[in-house]
Amino acid sequence: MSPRTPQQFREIREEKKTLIMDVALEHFSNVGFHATTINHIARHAGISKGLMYNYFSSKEELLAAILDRSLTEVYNDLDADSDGHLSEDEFEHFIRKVFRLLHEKKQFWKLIFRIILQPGVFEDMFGGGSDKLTVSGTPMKAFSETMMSMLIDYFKNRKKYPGEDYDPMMEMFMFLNTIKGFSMTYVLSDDLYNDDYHERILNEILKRYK
Amino acid sequence: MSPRTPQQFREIREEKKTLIMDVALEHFSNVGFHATTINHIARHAGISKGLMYNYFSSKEELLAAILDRSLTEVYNDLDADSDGHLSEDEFEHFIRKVFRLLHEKKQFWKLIFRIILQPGVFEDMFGGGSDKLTVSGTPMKAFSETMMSMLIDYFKNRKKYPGEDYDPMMEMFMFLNTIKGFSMTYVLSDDLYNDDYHERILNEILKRYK
Amino acid sequence: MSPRTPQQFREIREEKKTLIMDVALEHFSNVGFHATTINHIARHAGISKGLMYNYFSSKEELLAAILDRSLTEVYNDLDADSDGHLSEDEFEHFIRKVFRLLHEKKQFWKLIFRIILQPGVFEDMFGGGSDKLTVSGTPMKAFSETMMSMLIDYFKNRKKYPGEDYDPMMEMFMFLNTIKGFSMTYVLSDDLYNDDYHERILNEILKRYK
Amino acid sequence: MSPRTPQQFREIREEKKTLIMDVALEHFSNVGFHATTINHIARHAGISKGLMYNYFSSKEELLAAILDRSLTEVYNDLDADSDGHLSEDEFEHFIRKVFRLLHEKKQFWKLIFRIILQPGVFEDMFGGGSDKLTVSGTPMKAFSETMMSMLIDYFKNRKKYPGEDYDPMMEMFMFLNTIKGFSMTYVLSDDLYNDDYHERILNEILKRYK
DNA sequence: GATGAATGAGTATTCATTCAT
DNA sequence: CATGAATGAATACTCATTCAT
Repeated sequence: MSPRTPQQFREIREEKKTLIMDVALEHFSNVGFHATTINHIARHAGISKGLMYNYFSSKEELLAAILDRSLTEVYNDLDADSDGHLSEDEFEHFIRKVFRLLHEKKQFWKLIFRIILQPGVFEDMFGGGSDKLTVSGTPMKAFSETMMSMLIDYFKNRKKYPGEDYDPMMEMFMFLNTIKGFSMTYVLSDDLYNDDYHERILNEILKRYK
Repeated sequence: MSPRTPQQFREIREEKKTLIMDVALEHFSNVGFHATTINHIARHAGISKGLMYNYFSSKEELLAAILDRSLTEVYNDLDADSDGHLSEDEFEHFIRKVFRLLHEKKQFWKLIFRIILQPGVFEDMFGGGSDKLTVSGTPMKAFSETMMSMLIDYFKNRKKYPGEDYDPMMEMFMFLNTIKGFSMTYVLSDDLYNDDYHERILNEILKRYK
Repeated sequence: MSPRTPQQFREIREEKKTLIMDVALEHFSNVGFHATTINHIARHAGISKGLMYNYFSSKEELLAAILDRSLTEVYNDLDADSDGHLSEDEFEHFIRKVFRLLHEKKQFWKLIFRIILQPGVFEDMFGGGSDKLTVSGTPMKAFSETMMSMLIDYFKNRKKYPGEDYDPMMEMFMFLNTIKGFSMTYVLSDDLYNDDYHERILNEILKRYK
Repeated sequence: MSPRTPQQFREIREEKKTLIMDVALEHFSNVGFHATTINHIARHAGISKGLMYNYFSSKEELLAAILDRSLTEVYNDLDADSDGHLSEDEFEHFIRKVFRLLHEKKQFWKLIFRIILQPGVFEDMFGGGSDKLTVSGTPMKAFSETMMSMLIDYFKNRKKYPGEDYDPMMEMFMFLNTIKGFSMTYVLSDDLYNDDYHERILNEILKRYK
């Protein structure tokens, strides 16, 4: 009965936004960005279409918000001690995290892969150096470069495989693409891999790149 | 005055079909399947919308035709001696072919990756074990399995890295996903990699998996 | 400023639905189902094409809605005391009703005849025993059979024309087809018959079948 | 090998025209005028689309030709002695003919009913006093009026039912509409009536109107 | 006479977005 | 804050008809 405080309003707003984003992520991942209609999202979120636009100014902005939120979660989870340097333990930790997140947030990763490969969505939105794809505000690109630097640095200092023509940058490149290839295979396979297999692959990657 | 012969008609049809498929592949790859309109295709092919439907009964059938044609080209190109066995030389040959095709048919590979990841296109068309995705009649799946068998066989018999817990199947899996990850990176990067870099990566993969 | 109540929304919906159905009936009757375009209906109803689809999911559903509504009106009008039995007075009443409805809802009857005879509309929609053609939920067929039973019953018990080979079912059949033939003639004639002639025919039928 | 004579050419033309009309009647009757495509007709007649237009200048002209041909057959069949007068025997003969034709040319009658009731076909083509609907060149209307005159004349002179308020014109009207109603019922019913029932109805009509 | 490639105007339907209430 | 009616531009697809050969 008593009027809501500004604080309460803010909380309600946040809850609604979260609800909408959750529903939208679910649909975007499974049905695709284009095939998901605002009507569907609104209906499944139990709100009106108009209200959706009260929170997000467009369908694309909604997508951007989802990506930002999810990438932030990932980033926060990955950036363990934020000292910019990876010890061997941290590297293993990093890989384990990737595998865990792949499993736990399969939905989100599916979306990411789809968005990245879907022109007219990713490129129109995030291409051309527009830096709309952010991680808590930081452009994705910067995060990406930081990660690559850390990995090059790691591979420079690790002891294993110090062959003559050993190239840390190439090692990083192979490592990332192996991860990328596996991630895609994993994310797109519907229950193809059981947990045991997932674990074995993780160990194989550790064996090769740790 | 004299009417065209059936042969002439057949030639006209073939030429126009090829033209349409070329234009469509270009657009599907760059703009995406959904974002590509029949109007666009027709306009760029210099024909009317109606004519498109004289050759392909729907937009999806057009896509299927393009995929079949392209996969046939790829398959014919990859299936060197068709003895089902890979020697070390053949393995190198195989990898070199993959890299060459990646370069020569970048457009097509871009399309393939995008289609695979775009729900409501690949899945609706080719999902559910419908085996509509064929290579000159042979279902894609069969080709895929043959390739995997050959690779497992190869890794079983090769001499390098015969570590204690060496698992040919895992080796095959790592190899394929590395290729997959790299392919994706390569195909989606607009001129990121020059020919020299492409070559260096090829050699790196040879070094690790040959 | 205050939002519309659900009640208001419902009223708006009902009004618009009625408007669209009225306009569509008019056009379907005069121009035919196929020849009537959604554009025409929308333009004449003063609304946008899109709105039509907000109320009816397809052109065919619009037709079904019109038929259901109209048949319900007719049925409610015809089913006088619903005791399933026709006295002589009721029989006369029945015929008079048919003639009156023919006159008052000429538009609708024209549509009915046209739909029934137009393959690919009636048959696709209502054929195959799908019972989509309903009168307030009751399948048309049931109503039709009830009516025929009542008429046979009536002709069994009436006193006139009790010739030797008198067959109530045949009498019913002759009666219905006479009505049918006349209805078709009446409905398709643009102002051919004035009210006086209409009345004379009614009396003639009464003379023969009452 | 020898060049065809003009006579042979004419015969070939006639045969092709007949073939096309037969195929078209079949499709128009079963699928409807709008739903029947020129492509269908051409393919089923084993000719090209272009050739169709060599014989008939439009789809509507093809329909007009079919109707003219069929009505001529009916007319020739009905007009027994062409003295413009019906004796009792001739009247019975007439009714029997109607019933026989209904049975033998059910396909055609189905088309006729559908065409008559399908606006945008009949009306656009034949409405507005354009008299495009002909019987061997004679406008349909004239034939129709002749028939009605003959019937009125017949009912004037017949002996049965000479009640006080006997009106030959009304009798004719009742007779024609009974025939019309029954024809519609018969033509639209798929095998509802067996030959025996058909015969019984014929006798009933004779009993009432002869 | 005969062919079928080519056209283009027309059709139903979808959906992100706006806005009065 | 909240609603859902209303819009309109866009899209895939159809088909009678033309015409070069």
